[in-house]
Amino acid sequence: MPYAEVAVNAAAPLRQTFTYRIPAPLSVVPGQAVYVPFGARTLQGIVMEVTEEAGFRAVRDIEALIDPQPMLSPAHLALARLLSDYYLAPLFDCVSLMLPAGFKRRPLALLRATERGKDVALRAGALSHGETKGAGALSHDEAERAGGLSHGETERTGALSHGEVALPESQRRVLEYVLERGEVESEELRRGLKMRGVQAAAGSLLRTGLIERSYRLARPAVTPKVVPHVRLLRPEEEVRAEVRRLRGDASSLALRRAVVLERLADEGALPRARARALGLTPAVLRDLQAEGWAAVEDVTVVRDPLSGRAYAQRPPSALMADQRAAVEAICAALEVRAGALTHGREGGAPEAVRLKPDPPSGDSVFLLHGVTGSGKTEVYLAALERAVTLGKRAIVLVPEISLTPQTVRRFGERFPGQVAVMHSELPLGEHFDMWHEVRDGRYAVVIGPRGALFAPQPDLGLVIIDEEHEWTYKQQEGSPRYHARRAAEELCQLTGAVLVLGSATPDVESHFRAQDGSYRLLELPQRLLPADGAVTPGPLPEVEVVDLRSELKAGNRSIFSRSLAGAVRRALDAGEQVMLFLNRRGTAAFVQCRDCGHVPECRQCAVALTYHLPEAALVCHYCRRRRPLPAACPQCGGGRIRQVGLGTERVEEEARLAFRGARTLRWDRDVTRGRDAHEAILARFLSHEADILIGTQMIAKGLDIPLVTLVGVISADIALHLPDFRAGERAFQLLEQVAGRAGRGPKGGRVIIQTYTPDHYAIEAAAAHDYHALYRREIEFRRRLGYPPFGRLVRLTYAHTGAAYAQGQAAMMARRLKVERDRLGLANLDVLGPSPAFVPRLRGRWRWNVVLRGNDPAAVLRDTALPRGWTADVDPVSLL
DNA sequence: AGCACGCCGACT
DNA sequence: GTCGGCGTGCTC
Repeated sequence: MPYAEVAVNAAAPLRQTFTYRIPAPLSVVPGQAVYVPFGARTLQGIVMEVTEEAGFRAVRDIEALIDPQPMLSPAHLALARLLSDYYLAPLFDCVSLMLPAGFKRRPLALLRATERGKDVALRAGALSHGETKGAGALSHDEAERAGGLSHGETERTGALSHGEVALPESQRRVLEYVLERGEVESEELRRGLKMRGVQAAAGSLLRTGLIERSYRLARPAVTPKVVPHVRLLRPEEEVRAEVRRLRGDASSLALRRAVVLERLADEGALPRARARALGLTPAVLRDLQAEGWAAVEDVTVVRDPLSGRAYAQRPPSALMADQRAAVEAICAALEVRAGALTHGREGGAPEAVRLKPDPPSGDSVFLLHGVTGSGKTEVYLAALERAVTLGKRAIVLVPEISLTPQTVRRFGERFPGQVAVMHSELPLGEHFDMWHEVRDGRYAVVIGPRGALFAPQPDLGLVIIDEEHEWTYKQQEGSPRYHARRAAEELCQLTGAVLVLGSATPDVESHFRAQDGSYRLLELPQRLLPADGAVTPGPLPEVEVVDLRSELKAGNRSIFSRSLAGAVRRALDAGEQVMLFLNRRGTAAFVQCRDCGHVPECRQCAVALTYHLPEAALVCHYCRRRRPLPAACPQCGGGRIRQVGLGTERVEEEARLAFRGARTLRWDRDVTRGRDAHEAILARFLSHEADILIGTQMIAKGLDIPLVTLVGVISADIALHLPDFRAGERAFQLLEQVAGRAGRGPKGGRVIIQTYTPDHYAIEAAAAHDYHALYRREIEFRRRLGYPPFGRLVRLTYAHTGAAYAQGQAAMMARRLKVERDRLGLANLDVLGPSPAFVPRLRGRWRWNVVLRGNDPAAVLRDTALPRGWTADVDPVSLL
């Protein structure tokens, strides 16, 4: 007797599967989407596994298949399980990552009046407005069962008639509303009747049998797009002859027929709308159909985000020695992997058996550390080419698709017509269609942000993660809170694909793995610059660090130091372009001494203290330690400890004042609303419509603008002192990336970093372009405090409307976890907190964090469901 | 999520 | 007493 283990779309935090019997007529395989009964409702589910035994007694039957074709491959099913376990996330959420957009359908509850309900309403005169007598009257007996012996003035509107008691006003209104509409969705009832206790009133009516409830799933949010086409039914020869015959005819009707038929002979089929534009009137069409020339039929069309964007093929450029070595290493791994799989196939091994090739992962995960401008993309392209030659397909992840149009373009140019773009911000229809096209093997390469990792790409041979250190690869809200790098490691392990992680400033954790042998390190230490149509090695831009403390002392109150202002003027005079970079968190909440640059930090957690306004106190939000804002700087005794912060508008304003005549362009969230806004701004700057580009992190990513010879960092301090243990690493990455924007053309380039803390190790490392110096500092600090990669973190957050209750629950959780830890004898587990979240109150709910730190901090949580109100973030990218 | 159930405080 | 608000447990 076959059973199915099903991941159910119950919108509940369920990490387990539910067992259903597979009824005889159904043929069910893993990966299929099914309808299953769940409580009173029917829900969608994905079959994770088919078994012969049920571990549960009262199993129910699968109701039906949603689609005969499986939605998920065995590798994706396995990946979903892994993600659910690792990230403590609901199984269906993990499965959802791999489904086409709009697959999920919300269950709806529909309310309808029963015969008795109608009868009662009629007797009560519920439908006749203005009727005062006996509104909602029903027999004493009925009222009793309805719990309708009402209390309170408002509920007693119905006058009593003989032996009858009023139906409470709230119930009367609900009954009336339902009756008027015949059938009402409970959400609509809530919106339509804006009163308290709708739910309760409906509940009472249900219990007394005056209304009844049924369930249905909401309509699918997307369906395939079908367009009526006119299609030829007769052979082309015959049609062409007819066209010639018609052309001899002088009548306009015949001519119109000829035009349409000729076009049909050329193309076989035409969208009806286009045929109409060519002169196919309904009358002519009717005739053509009647005479058997053509028929109208629905054709499913593909909605493609790249349609209308033709990329001209561009040949590969010659590779330098470092690049060639990297390509060769990756290609060797590709060939080993492809060979292993081919071998497996010869044996006729089924899909499931091919799942775990299980080689040492170190052989097939590469960390490509290449300085900015070292030609990482050419390495990716060459590796992709080889993968394609081997009959494999690939997935390329980029940090944020709209910020990396130049990267997408380069892939499109090398593989014209073979690149699919997939991301969650696509219109639903486009995502849906691309999902199906990709599943059918239409594209060699899928490119997109983190979610594109789960594209149903068959024969996956290569996954590339560009700028692997970027935080956007970690899903930070919603569920599951996965990191695409971690998920990609698992996916590649499961499918036998090769993984390439590329960055100019690798994540400290990734570099650590390359050191300990889990990854293979490939280095491109040379920057390549274009010269006479070829590329030659060139220098990294020279970096100057400006000490803002001395600017202030010299009486310069402008946001531009004398050095930066001079450099901007020189660049503008030479007809070159400038980029000014500003950190996004314009309202960062730390304080800094304007005289010596000192930033108060928590001694225990090594993070900047956060300034809290109401009580004007400095708080460490890791450990909750707080102290008053010092009046004098603890380091230099100066009296000017100030909050830090500055916005892009302000910088633009100042730039216009300081550099009269310069054309400025702002690039931030405010000016990039709407589709293609990013590309539009980029195009304007590229064509030199502006001299100075002012922006936030957005301008740090992957832009290649040859005329830019100067990059100015207005203030590096905000990045340095975010209250997070990764702040130093993060600041270095940002500075290096921003610096990489300068001097990508033949004229070379220069970077000026303004800061109050010029001797911070991250600044010094960035100024020297010395990744290894940064790495050594970071790794030592993390080893000392047990932060990743030496320990792992889980952040638990509790949210509740009651401030005290929330704090109490968080404290209780921390206590319970400590007890549990001691009971299990887990020596290596720190329970930190509870501490208030960085945003202590969000959407009316107070939030508290408990942080776990250790070898496997998720272990204490893995076997039990988190209590309601708690969310877990495994490997949080920041503890904010 | 949705639903039933059970516990406490407010009203009759 | 009874209602309802809210916390809790369950859904194959």
